[in-house]
Amino acid sequence: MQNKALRKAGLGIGEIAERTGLAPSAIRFYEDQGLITPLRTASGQRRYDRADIRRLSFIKITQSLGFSLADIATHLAGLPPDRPIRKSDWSRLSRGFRADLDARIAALTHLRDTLDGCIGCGCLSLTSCALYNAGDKAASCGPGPRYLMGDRAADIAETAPHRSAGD
Amino acid sequence: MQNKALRKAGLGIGEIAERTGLAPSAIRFYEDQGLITPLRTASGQRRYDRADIRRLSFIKITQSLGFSLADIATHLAGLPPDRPIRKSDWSRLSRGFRADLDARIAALTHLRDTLDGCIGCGCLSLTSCALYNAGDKAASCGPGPRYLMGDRAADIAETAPHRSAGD
DNA sequence: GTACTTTCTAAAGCAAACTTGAACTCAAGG
DNA sequence: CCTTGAGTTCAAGTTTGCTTTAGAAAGTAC
Repeated sequence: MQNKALRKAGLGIGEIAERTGLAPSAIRFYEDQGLITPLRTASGQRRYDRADIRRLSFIKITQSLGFSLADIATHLAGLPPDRPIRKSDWSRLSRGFRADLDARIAALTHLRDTLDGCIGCGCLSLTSCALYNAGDKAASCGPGPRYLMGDRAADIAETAPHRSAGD
Repeated sequence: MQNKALRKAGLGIGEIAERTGLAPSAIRFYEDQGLITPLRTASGQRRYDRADIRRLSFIKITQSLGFSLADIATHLAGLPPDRPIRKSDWSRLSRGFRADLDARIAALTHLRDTLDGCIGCGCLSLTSCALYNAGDKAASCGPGPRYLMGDRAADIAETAPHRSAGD
């Protein structure tokens, strides 16, 4: 009887959805975005194997770390196309994300510390506030409130605090 | 001649746009969102005063720290409606954001450290990975890959790593 | 007074990451 | 066989944060 799980042909979309905690619609969407490519039955239904649970979980994790699907897709594209994916493959991927993560944490921490300083020193009076410069820099370095203060925006927000890197 | 700046009636939208580094369209949008409410001339043109530069800069800064306009609007709503806004008002506001920021940094750092551990320990093999639990938790605690691993999701990702708090 | 620039409003468009709905097909069970 | 539930595709809707466009009115310059 082997229940619902037809292990001959892999998992159906409902099944893998339940196991990963993702909605079927989300999984189909990921497929559209090239993040995962399941097999199809003769009648066109998607069939996933157990390795895909790991793949989808990895997507969830990295996404929760703040990466865009496009980012993730790029990274996943580095996985070997046909060979079964090993633990070492996932580790290599993780390391890539970690670097990015470090940068984001550093940027955020820097901004927070600057905000700290600003609260203490009262520079919210807008005379020479590093934060204003940071905000300015975040706005793609166009004309900003820069001329109202100093001009040392360059050393702040070199890495964007969120969204994709090329903001 | 006093140039373009008609200081009798305050700044026009083009002027304040230039000074803050924001596009006029963005400023109008902020107005729609209730973040700023300029006066109007008899003919309907917006007039800003110098204090609004600070307000807009503050919006830019907090936004660059990762807060949504809705968040910012809520905070700004705490400012005194009629009385001119003091430095102490801005400081109080900043402190509010700082707490949130601390939480976000802590969450992100925690996730990064966990990722670190996962790279080292090879738990990406999906047997008892805290990160998978974290990802699971992030997906609103529904059925996830949780049963494939342990079940200590509760202590992770208590605070969301990004997006608005109630994710 | 004529030309040029700015501003106005309202509406549409964009990108990300999905969800929802419509209209159907397929597979399993009684 | 027939119903039900799950799956399929494609299109459109949602949210956030704006930009762009269109057409009109107002302000500025000579």
